[in-house]
Amino acid sequence: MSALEIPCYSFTARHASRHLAQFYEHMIIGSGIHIQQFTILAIIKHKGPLSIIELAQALAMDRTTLARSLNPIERDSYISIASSKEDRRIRIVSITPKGKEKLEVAIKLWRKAQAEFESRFGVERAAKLREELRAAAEAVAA
Amino acid sequence: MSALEIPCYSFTARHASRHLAQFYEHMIIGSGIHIQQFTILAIIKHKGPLSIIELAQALAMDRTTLARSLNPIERDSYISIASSKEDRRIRIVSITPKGKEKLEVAIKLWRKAQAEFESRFGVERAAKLREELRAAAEAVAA
DNA sequence: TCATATTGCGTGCATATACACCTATATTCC
DNA sequence: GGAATATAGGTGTATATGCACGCAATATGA
Repeated sequence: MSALEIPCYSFTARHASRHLAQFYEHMIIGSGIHIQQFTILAIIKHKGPLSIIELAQALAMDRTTLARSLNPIERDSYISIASSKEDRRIRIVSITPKGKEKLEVAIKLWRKAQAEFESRFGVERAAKLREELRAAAEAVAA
Repeated sequence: MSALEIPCYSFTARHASRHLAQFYEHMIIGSGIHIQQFTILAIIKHKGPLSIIELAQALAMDRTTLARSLNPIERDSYISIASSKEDRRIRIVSITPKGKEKLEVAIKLWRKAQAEFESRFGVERAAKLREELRAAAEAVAA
């Protein structure tokens, strides 16, 4: 039994996720940010300033996981976090000019990674896989 | 743009992996081990005692990641690790009787998780997705 | 108004992930 | 045999992941 024969859907998804992440990491390493950080920056830029919870929902990830992921990109001044004046419990996350610049660089490399994966795997096939991954995540959603 | 519309293949895979892992974790929580630990124990039992590198290859994961993942299950005496007498660099990983008992319990719960996912997602569709995930990981392999 | 419930968020803990670098042992080749 | 090389594996560091728990601020309802 090779690794590829392990029938567990969780293992197979984890395995593919690890390897895809490594592939993307290596492709965008020149930008100086990680693929996960790239995604977070892209969402913040696209959806504008938003709270931790809103951002977590937009990324479909755990609030506490996201909060910790924000630390390095806040440290590097790619985002800024400020308390809301209407509701002082809420912390508003914004992308900085420096973050936008970084994102511009990363997005070029990310596009190459996307194109390279599609080239290797097939455009139609990749789109289909993405749809099925979304559906699978949906199927197990709490 | 909702999270499900992020077109990055790495993000989509990571997203599905996270949610599938959570689904499986909750399903096998009664066994007291994690889904990743379950997979490692299953492989060791199936392939017999083997070195760190062999085990890493069988799981298609990084050697150093695996090494750290072994710590908790060695601490809990589900596996034992001994140096090889032929080559003292090599450390041989074996499953213990306690580990086999734990695996027996976990495998029942894992089967329910597998069946539940297949029930929700479709047996044929799940098998197809698994194949495509394997192919995608293969496509980006170094 | 004030006690209670809800909400937004941070932190402690444990596990997962992998790169860079190191040590120890074994092998190779002269 | 001994130097050079290759191999097995551990560790430091940084990020990722999420559960349990706690705190502070807001909302709610009698």
